[in-house]
Amino acid sequence: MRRRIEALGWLAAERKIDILCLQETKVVESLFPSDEIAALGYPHQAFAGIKAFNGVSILSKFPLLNVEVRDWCGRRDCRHILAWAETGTPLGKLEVHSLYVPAGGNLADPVRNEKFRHKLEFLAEQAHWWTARGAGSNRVLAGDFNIDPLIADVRSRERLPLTVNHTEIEIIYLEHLRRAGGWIDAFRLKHPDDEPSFTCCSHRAGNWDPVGRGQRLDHIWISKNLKPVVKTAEIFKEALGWDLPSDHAPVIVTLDARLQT
DNA sequence: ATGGTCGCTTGGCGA
Repeated sequence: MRRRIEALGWLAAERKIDILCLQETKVVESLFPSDEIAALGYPHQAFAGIKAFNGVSILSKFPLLNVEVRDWCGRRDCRHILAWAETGTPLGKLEVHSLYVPAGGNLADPVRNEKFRHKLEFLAEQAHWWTARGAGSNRVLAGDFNIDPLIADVRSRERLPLTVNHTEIEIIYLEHLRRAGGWIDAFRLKHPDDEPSFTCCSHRAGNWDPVGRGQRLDHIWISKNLKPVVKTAEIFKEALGWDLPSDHAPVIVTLDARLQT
């Protein structure tokens, strides 16, 4: 993320984001660029990182309380951080989670590919945890889930049924997680299921086309009580055209307490 | 169709 501070500033300026959830920050806590990020308007920060890989963060204009870093699959690999954001609005406190699901490697075989096995175990442990936690309100789960749940979330699903991120077993495991937490996909709440929607294109693809290609790997899920207050949900593709872009476009959801009935 | 380019780090891994 240290390579993306400038882009973060443009995003903050153009869209006035209140709470940012980042994944794959690739920076250990002692090197986290707190001062630069505070200068962009995010003095409240929760972050967890290891050297070079993974790493998650929540950046907020609102105070963050009860920051918690959770380990999964017996690994301290910094894929999940949560905190309560005190919004100071009629919405009150939001329980915000930033999640980075393992990518799963190339081969969609949990026996022969340890990375894929880890991905499935991660999703299963998450589902178990959310079930044990029980129903909740004012929850937001945002992250790189590394899965395309719907046909329209990937280009040419029919040509890629055996490819990691699109396989049936991953989608089933993610659906279990979704049900366990009582989550609603905020993006699809505002967009038809068959609308092709992508957040991510590989840097390896050369002259990749962020509009016509890619995958929807990045998601913002909300608890049921927030459903009426979702005002907009979008994939901010403009950011992919900036200098030194991330290979993931920001997903932006706006909540408006005035919509509450 | 099994490459390609990045970022983090300095040889090579993970995406």
